[in-house]
Amino acid sequence: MIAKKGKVSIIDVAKKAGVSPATVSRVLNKTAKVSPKLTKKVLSAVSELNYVPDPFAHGLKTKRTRSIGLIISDITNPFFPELARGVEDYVSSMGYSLILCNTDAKPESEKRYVELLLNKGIDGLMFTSLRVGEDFIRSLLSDSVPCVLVGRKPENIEGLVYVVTDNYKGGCIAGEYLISLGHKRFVHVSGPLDNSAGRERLSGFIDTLKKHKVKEENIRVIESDFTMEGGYKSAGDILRLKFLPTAIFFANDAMAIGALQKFWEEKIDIPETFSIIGFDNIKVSSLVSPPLTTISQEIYKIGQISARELIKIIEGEKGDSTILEPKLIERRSCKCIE
Amino acid sequence: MIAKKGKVSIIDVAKKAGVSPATVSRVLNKTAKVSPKLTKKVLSAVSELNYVPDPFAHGLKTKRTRSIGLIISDITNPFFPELARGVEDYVSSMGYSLILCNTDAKPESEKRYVELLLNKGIDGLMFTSLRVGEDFIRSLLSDSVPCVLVGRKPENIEGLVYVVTDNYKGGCIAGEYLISLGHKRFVHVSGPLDNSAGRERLSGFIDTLKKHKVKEENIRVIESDFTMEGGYKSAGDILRLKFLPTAIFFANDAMAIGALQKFWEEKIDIPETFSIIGFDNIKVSSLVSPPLTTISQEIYKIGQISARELIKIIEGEKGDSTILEPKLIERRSCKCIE
DNA sequence: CTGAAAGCGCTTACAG
DNA sequence: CTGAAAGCGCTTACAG
Repeated sequence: MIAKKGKVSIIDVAKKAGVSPATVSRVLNKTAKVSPKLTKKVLSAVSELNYVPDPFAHGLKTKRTRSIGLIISDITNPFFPELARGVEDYVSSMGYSLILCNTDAKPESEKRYVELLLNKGIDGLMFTSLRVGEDFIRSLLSDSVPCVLVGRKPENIEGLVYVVTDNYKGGCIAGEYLISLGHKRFVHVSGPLDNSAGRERLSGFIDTLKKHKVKEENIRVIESDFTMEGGYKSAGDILRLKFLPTAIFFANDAMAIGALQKFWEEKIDIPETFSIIGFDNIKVSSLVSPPLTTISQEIYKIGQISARELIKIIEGEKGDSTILEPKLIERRSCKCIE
Repeated sequence: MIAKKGKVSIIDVAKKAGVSPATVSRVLNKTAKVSPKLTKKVLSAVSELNYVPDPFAHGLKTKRTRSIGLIISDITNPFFPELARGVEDYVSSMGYSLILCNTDAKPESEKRYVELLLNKGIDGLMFTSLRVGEDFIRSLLSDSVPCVLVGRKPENIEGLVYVVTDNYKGGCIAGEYLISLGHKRFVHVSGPLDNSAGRERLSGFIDTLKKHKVKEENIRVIESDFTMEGGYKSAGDILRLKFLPTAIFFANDAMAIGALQKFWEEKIDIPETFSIIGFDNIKVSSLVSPPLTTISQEIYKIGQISARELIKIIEGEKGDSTILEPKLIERRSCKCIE
């Protein structure tokens, strides 16, 4: 039932069916018309012998592996499992496999992975960060390696397909919401600012506050790194600030959740002391307490769309970029302070 | 810099170095002694031409892909990212790649994946569930497909290497701990009982309670499924019970966390109303509130060891099974009710 | 230690 | 529509 051992080859099938190997290949790959009579013979020989084409021999001619690589920083960051699941569900439905690569957002590690994958044969690559640098991506693109960028916009790379949420708008929504609740003093714990997602959430938020005449002195920005540990640490930093905010916007849920832990340890009541809002709407956000108010991205869907576009590109079509809408999810980590 | 296009082959390298392709192959694969002189020539030709061996041609001869498949139910269940990370870190350090497969624990889906992977060429397989059935695994083993079972013991499969925590002992520890806190009435929310991990945690727990003379009527078992959703639902079931426990042992943290949410929604104080203990010590357990007391498994390490053993088997050595010790992690979801 | 040659198992012009 | 044959890019007995 399983291949791997006593290998039956295309020649065995051809003999059994009384045709040439070429004919077997043609019916299996539907790469040319074959008469119904021979088709039937071939098919029954295939199933009798339980023939499975050798992937290497096939690849040697076609140069295709039906595998794609997903490059992420860390599957342990709760944003990525949902993304990976979206990707995997789609690619597997198309007969592709997903190779998972954790780079911890280190440039060398990212580069090493990409080269490893390319050398083993991969049909396409999905990036969630661009630590390798833009030149590297450009060279991939010009070697026509199918690529898709997930969760952020490429800055300066012609022709790189991407799938994102409108991060700027998400920042605006967070700002509008906190303002509507009557808040006057704000902290933003941002993502890494070398990353467009981090930058856009920041500027959407700040622009909105300024639009509402919040003064500079009532806004603080702390740069962090999108991890739970980073969020935990930033909560400590906030408590050491002389400036006391009434509301904190974390650029993602993972950081907000890390901060929630710190506040809990310090016996600081949320939302009584600080209103907190996150970004992403990862699964656990509804499970922490208080349940986290957040700006949601459709993470699973982003994964699926990215996968769909990547496979389109692999199969020779043109990929399209897409921008999804963020949405406010009100839970209980913010309060009205009128 | 990137391969894929204008392909330079082993023949180009051979010409440039003034040797035969065989010699190039030998220095690259260290498969026979080559004189230092030629070795040097070959190496410099390789790097000048930036030669990368074709993975398909290589595989056609060697039948190896340096990829392994990890079969899990759902990467979105927070147990699996930590496991996957452990596996991936190890395999990538050995030059292997990890193919991720989410089966939702459905037998057909599991089977489909295994066959897909085998057909594309995979060097080894890691299972976290055995929904495909034992016969299937046995046939893999007899076709000498390297396999490792992770997180549970095989029931009846000769020669299947496994890596687990001592689940029975973990159940005992949970029981002893709750007893030591003075509890008298218990609910156990178990994992699926067709799974040895679920069964062993259950029996360790129950055996311990009985050893301490807890009467049957003071113990209830609710079978669930190791998911957060399942835990949430079971919390509802508990609240509808006429029987009121003082302590609840969840067979994993994901379920405990789902239950915590339900209790929070129902305004039931933990640990005041119920003491709660989980199993696994997944990352978020320390982040929920109250922080979850649990029996820890070294998930990341399990992943690493499994990967190590699998690669040993792939490379022709004998793999060893290992059993790790569970450990009590006291946090704040249990209280003493003396 | 080194090379010429066969062969891994397919696919695909080329002919008919 | 079908087959004989070349070729994909390596590896590995076989000889020397």
